[in-house]
Parts: sequence; C-alpha cells; structure tokens
Amino acid sequence: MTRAKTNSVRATQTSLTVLSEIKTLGGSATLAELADSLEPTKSTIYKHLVTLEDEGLVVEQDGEYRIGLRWLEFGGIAQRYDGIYEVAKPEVRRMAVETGELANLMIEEQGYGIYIHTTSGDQAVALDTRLGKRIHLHKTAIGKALLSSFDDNRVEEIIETRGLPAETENTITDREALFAELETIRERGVADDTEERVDGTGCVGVPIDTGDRREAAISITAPINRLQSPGRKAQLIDTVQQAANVIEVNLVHG
Amino acid sequence: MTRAKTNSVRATQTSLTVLSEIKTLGGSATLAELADSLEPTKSTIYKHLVTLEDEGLVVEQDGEYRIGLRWLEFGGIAQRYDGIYEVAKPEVRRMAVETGELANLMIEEQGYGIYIHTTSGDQAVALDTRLGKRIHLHKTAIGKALLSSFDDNRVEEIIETRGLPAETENTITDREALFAELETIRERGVADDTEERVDGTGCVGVPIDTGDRREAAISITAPINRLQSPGRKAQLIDTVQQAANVIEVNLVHG
DNA sequence: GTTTTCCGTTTCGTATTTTCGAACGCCTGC
DNA sequence: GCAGGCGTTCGAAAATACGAAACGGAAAAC
Repeated sequence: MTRAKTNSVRATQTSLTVLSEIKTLGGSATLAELADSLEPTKSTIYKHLVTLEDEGLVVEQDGEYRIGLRWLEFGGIAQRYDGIYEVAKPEVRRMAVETGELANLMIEEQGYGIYIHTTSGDQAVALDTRLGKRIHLHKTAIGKALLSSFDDNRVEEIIETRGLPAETENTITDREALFAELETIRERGVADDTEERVDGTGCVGVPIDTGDRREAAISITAPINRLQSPGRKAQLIDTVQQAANVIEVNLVHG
Repeated sequence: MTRAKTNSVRATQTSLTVLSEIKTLGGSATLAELADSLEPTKSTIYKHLVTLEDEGLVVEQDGEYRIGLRWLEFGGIAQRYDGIYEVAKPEVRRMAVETGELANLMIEEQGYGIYIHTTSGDQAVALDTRLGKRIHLHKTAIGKALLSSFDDNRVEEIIETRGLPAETENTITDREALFAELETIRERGVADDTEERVDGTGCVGVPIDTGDRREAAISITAPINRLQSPGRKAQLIDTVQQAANVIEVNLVHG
C-alpha cells in the first residue's frame, strides 16, 4: 500500500501475511475467513494458498487451510544449526525430570528470544512456552539472562529495534531499570522474574557460555507459589546453574 | 522457466527455491554461491534474501545466509495441530530410554511421512532421522506402518503422486511387492525394514489408531546387528506395540 | 603501492505477473 | 426452487519482479 521498500519482494510478503493470519485465526481457516480479515481480495489469497499448498507450507483439509509440517523441515535445520541444541537437550530434560517443572532452552535471533527446546516435568505448568515461540527478551528470566551476556551496545540496539512493550504489570518497560537489572544478574549469575510475562508464573534462568556460537540460555518455569518458597527457589537456581555448567563443559569437549 | 501454472505465485516459489538451495548447500550460503547454483540472477536472489531476512526466515551473519529460527514458530504450530504430539511424546521417550535406541513419531502429510518427534537413547545410532525430515512412506518401517493403516485406494494415490524411488538395494520399488508387504503388516500388526532406507540400520514400527485425527505411527531404529538377534527384535517389537497401546488409550481419554 | 578480482549492493527500464473485480458453478439451507 | 455463501476461473490493467549493467569497497594478486 503505502511504503514500498526498494529491496523487497511484495508477493513473498503477501504469502507470509496469509500464513500469519492462519496462525492468528487459531491454526486453521477457510478462504472466506482469510479474505474477511486481510487486505488482498479473495482471488489473490486463493492463488497464494494454492502455491503454499504445492510447497507443503499449508495443507487443505475439509475446506480449511492449516499450517503444514513442511515448516518443521526447515525449522529442524535452524534448530540444529551450531550444535547447541544437541548438547543442551539432555540437560534441559534432566532439569525437568529432577524438578518436575517446565525447563527451557532459548537462543537469541534478530533481537528476539526463541525457545528452541522445552520439556515438561510431571508437575509442570501448562504454558504457551512452546517450541519456536518468539518473545521479547526483556519479558522473562531466560531472556534477561541472554541480555546479561551481551554488552551494553548490543542491548541498546535490541531495545531500539524491538522496544520494551509490557506484557503484565510487572514487565520491565524502563530502559534504566532494565540496565540496572542486568547488572544485578551479572553479579549474581542468575536471572529471575515473577509474573513479568505470564500472571501466576515465574522463572529462573542463566546464560550459557557457548564460546563462539550463538548465545543461549536455559531456565525453569514454575508457578509463583512454588517459586516463592525460598528453599525451593534456591534449589531450582542450583539445578539451572549446574545444568549450565555441564552444557558448557560438553560444548568445549564436543 | 517455461511452464507457468495458472494458479501459482511465481515470486513465492522463487523465495522457496532460494531457501531450499541454502539447505542443499549445507545450511548456509553466500549470495554468490546461491547465484552460481540457481537460475535467477544475483540481483533477484538478493532481493529475495532481503525480504526473507525481514521475515526472519533467513538470517545473515558474516556474509552468510542461513535458515532462520522463525521456521520453528510455524513448525511448532503444525507439530501440535491435533494433540497427537503431546500425547505420544512421553511414550516415544520411554521407548528410547528403555531400549537405548532411536525412537520416532511420524505423521503422514501430502503423501509423505514427516518425523514430528525423535528421541535418542544412550546407544542410539546417529542418523539423519531428525525433526521435520520428510521421507517417502515406502522406504521405512514406520512409513509402511502408516501405509498399512490406509485403504488400498489411498495407497494407490500416494504411489501415483510420489512414486516408489529406491534409496538402497533393499528398498521396495515394486507396487505389487508393496501391497503384499502391507498385507503381511496388517496380519502381524508390525512393520519392519532392514536396510531399506539406510545401510546398516533397520526399524520396527506400528501404526497408531488415532480415531479421527491424522494418522500416525511410531518406530524404533537400531543397527542391524542388534536387530538381527531374534530375542532383541522381539523385545523391540514388544516395546513398540505396548507404547502404541498406551498412546491409543491416552488419545481417547484425553 | 598499484592493479585486478571478487562480492554485495544499487539503479533503471521493460516485460512479466500479480492483482482485482466480476462471473461462474456448486452446494446448503431456507 | 430460490437465495446466499463458498471456492474457483477468467481477462484486463496496474504493479512489480526480473535481468543487465554499473558502482564501490575489500581482499587478493602482482
């Protein structure tokens, strides 16, 4: 419509818009639903859907279009790119089994944090913290752990491009407050959050020293009532830190 | 090139071609490398790369472009579409832990089989059997297990669209032989393969009755020397069948 | 130190395609 | 049997994806 960036392929963007809208509409949608909520006309969207179906990026079933499993093909490649996933995966699982909570592995990309692995223990909270989920780094302990391993310039850059939007009442939305928090995290070696992204839950997270690979962090998510018991929290922090150590050692002696 | 299918968006296809070529070139590539191996010119590919980077589908680092983690965002949605993944995941893991081998969960889509979960036990073979991997159904035990749960018409349709290409010397490439094999699988309740997809390894797999959800199957992959010991093979078959039972029960009482 | 080569990036004109709007045909419900 | 909603096809017009060529910086060659 308005802006036409010189270097971009509009049709590809349109295809992506259709895909995003399917996601927004709950994972599957009819052509009519998509035409209602999107700018392009029915016939245009239809052509994109046909193309995307040929590629396996959407699948049509009973008149509904949904996201295709082809996404996992490329997703699996991205996930395994530099070997962090394979090394960290067993430790993340161990954290989940030992604590019974939800354990996560996150990697930074383009200023966002992406969960590239999550495992639920037997008392774990049910959360939208799922494979591939992208979140702002300042909204959660694991993201702040990542930020704490960056230098200030890089943090500034991320704040500038992605902003500091609020998620709950407790989300840090102030630049100064964030930098102060990061300093504290660097001193303590642990990041935490209480209801900064999702009401009723909190996290403890630590960064992983990956050498020259992509920065990563791990965390445990738990309901706040369990997190507020001091003994329990200390125990979780201990688990996360030990796991990070093991991962770091294994990354070196790969 | 020549044919321009009436209902397809060429630019979207071009973007996908670029993505595929990055994958083919080992997961990352420079613009020059892509221009060398693809039809479109450097400037065209460049525009697509810029667009894809804006969307997070590729990431540029030190002059190399690689597949972006954004793929996992949509991949995670496709993976969880109808709940089979969540229910089956713990049982697949249990199979891997108990046997020490590689355990897999596959779903059929568009005539292909897609691994939507894999877990390695402590003696597991290292294989390209990874999250998101797409294979022809006739090439492996888990795929044949899936086929055995379809009626003949559907199998015919899949053979017609995807063919029966060979992978190793042992791959079934004959239509009659495949149908005979499927009949045997239906009788025995178990599919197996020995070096039909990868030399040196074999599988045992069984279909899962998912009710009205997408068809699924689980399998265990092991080196042939372990698979050829009759006691061991019987034990693996037992494990897979029990796991399938548990998953089926849990799918009903979800 | 100069030249050459290589690579990413930009520009620009044109031909190709995307896009829209309308019309078609099918099915469902009234 | 009629009306409304849906996916699909068609053709014309506007938008843009594409190729060719040139630019500029960095690295390599001499």
